[in-house]
Amino acid sequence: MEAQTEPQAEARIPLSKERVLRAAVGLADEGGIGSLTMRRLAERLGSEPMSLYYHVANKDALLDGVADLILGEIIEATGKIEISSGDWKTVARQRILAAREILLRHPWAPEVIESRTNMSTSSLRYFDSLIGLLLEAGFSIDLAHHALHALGSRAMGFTQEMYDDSQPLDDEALEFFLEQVADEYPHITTMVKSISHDADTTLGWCDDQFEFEFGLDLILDGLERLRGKPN
Amino acid sequence: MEAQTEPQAEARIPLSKERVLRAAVGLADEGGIGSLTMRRLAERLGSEPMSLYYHVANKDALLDGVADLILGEIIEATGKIEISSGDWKTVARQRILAAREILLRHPWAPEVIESRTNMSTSSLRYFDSLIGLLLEAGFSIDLAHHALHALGSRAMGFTQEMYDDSQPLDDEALEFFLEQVADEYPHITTMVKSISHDADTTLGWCDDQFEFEFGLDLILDGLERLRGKPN
DNA sequence: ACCTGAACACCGTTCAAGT
DNA sequence: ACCTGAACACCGTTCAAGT
Repeated sequence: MEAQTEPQAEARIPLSKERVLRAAVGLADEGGIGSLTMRRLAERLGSEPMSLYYHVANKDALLDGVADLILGEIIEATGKIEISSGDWKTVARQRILAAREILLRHPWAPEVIESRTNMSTSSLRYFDSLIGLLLEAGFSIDLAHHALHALGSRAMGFTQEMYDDSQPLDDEALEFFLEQVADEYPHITTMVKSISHDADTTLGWCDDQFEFEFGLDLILDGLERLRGKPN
Repeated sequence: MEAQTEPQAEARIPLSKERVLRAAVGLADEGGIGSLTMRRLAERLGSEPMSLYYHVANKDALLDGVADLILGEIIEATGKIEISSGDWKTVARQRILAAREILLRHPWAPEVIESRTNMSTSSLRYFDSLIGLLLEAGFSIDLAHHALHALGSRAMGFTQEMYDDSQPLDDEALEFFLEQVADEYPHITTMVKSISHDADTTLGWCDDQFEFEFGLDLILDGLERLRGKPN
């Protein structure tokens, strides 16, 4: 009924699955997925590693929960975009870009989501609503199915980039391409040269947002063309 | 000059970067990427963990080397498909499907390739040749650049599947969808029901090869349509 | 019901040494 | 030039116990 006589009897918030998962997201947001360990998570929560195992079966289940939590954010954001607000393509586009916005705030999340072998209830809900949108727009079940595969992770707002363009391609790297290996990779050299001539390269090599939308529209337009065809 | 008098003086093959990398691939092929550890790798090579570090800077460098080795296989296979053998689309298609065939033999490889932040010389070579194909077909440099982003990992023959369909969707899971959650995920239920009615579901839920080609063609056709346009 | 301490079987890697 | 042994700083997790 009364605080102990212990020196610093901080109001000790008890653990809970919710609290554990939220702390895990926080840890990953700050230091990347590599910094999310059971031991560090416990430390952040002011408890002991083994205490986590009461709320979460093991690390794999922790990651399941974390993925589900992020997908929950996505569902909340995309749920607001109603089917009534336009043709299927603009609605799908808006939803996918909304999902992307959330994932941009959790750069480690795509990797975690991808690594889950079992679909969480959140991802089932997300895909169910996307399928509903397509069927309502007149897609055959088969075409809707192919559409999901064709979109792949893009349906949830992310792509796996094959090249790291996070830093602006400094002069050293540029020099490297233009002089050192121009004859070994002539076409890449041409491309790099061309891109670096374009406006603000200070932002980084490529405009990821533009490229994401370009690829997304390519697929959505292709699907629109197949919709209604006899199949 | 002569074998030692030691009991079992097996012809001791000396380590080399080549041998280390090949053994690493073998280990991953057999037990997945999780089973590739420095310690197990050393054991397989009949030497000690620390011996590996003479041939490879650290585990990250090992993975770089492994990715490069697989990409080398891909270059060898795709190099045979000449530009002269058809229009750009069929050539690109053939090359990409050839790359895919190799990756199907190393299911762990996409993840490793994706995780490399620095492009290996092999991937530079692969993309250089792909860009060359596009430019020669009349793509503008910008469109070729967008094409690479739109294809993403598909350019090297893989996609990241969002749902694990490796097992054939057993009766239990089917039952689950058809009865338990039909009203919670109505559209997924419809789709699953439809797919499970189709021919040989014994092969697994989805036909990955078909879906890969469907998505690939969607993108290639879209690019073909943009090619030649004023942009 | 909720949390913990000690211990185990693993990791990758440093460092100083052996041939 | 090539390899090694001992040791360190980390992991996730089992198990038996505490409140």
